[in-house]
Amino acid sequence: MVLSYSARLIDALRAAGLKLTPQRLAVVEALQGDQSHPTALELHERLRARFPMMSVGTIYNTLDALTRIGGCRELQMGGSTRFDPNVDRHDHAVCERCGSIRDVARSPGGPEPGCELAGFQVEHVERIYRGICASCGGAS
Amino acid sequence: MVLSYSARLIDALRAAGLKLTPQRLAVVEALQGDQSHPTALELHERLRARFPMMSVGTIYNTLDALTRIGGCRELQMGGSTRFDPNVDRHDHAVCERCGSIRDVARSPGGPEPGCELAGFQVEHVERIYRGICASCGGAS
DNA sequence: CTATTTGCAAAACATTTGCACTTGC
DNA sequence: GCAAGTGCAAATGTTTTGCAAATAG
Repeated sequence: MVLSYSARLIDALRAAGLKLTPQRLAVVEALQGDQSHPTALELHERLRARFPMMSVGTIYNTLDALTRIGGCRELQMGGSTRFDPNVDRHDHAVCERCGSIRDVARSPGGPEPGCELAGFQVEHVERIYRGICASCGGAS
Repeated sequence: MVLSYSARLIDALRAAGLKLTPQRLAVVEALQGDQSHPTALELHERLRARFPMMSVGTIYNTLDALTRIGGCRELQMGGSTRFDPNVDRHDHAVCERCGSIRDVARSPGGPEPGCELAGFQVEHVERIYRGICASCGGAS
């Protein structure tokens, strides 16, 4: 590991001229290695154990800042925004039975960022697979 | 044209044993040929001109029913659900400047419904292209 | 010291629900 | 006639906002 997620994000926050508040550091630490694609409110719940006075507003504010500096990605899923600390090129598989969201490798083929679709300049590509995950399908 | 959108949906509603209320017919008619991907509230606003007593609940209820019988597709975009009367295989290009959503043909390549991704059974594939649309990019 | 950031509580939306009334079939 | 559907208003859930107090740099 060249640089941990936290270390990289702390540098990015500093580079953007943002303050390293304990709340922000706590959000960064909570996000680190989290594959569950949590919502802002789930993170709030989780962090309230250690920081009882942390407000939801701050969570939203921090996640917004992290998204802007490239520290995480927003996913619009089922009426609420979920956050993904994995900003590398990948897609998502959403189970229609249990609701779980799993990262999957981007399959080759199809338009990628930088290309043009009938005058539309593509900057980001998002692919969502809806179906039945291994645990739900296997047990059926 | 073999059968208009409205005619097809009216048949589908009947086939599903659902009642053909004036409200439902109005929603079907409003959706017909609409490429703007409206939200439920936008449709409510639009329909209130002709049906002043139509309630939001009914719009949500009807759009839900239409989605279930394959009359439209739901799109989760920017905090609210948008509805697309085009249920044929296609993708969406979302302009990050003006927010417009345009249908685009599905480019070949990549996983399609029916295939399997590491144990995940794919039933639907959704691709979203974010970037700058022709009008916003051309005028820059 | 001071511009940012925070906590809190209220506001703003989007969507769902409960229930009495209405209506398509 | 009756189950399904409707209007309305209240409840729910998510995210934003306004502002005084706190604090990182």
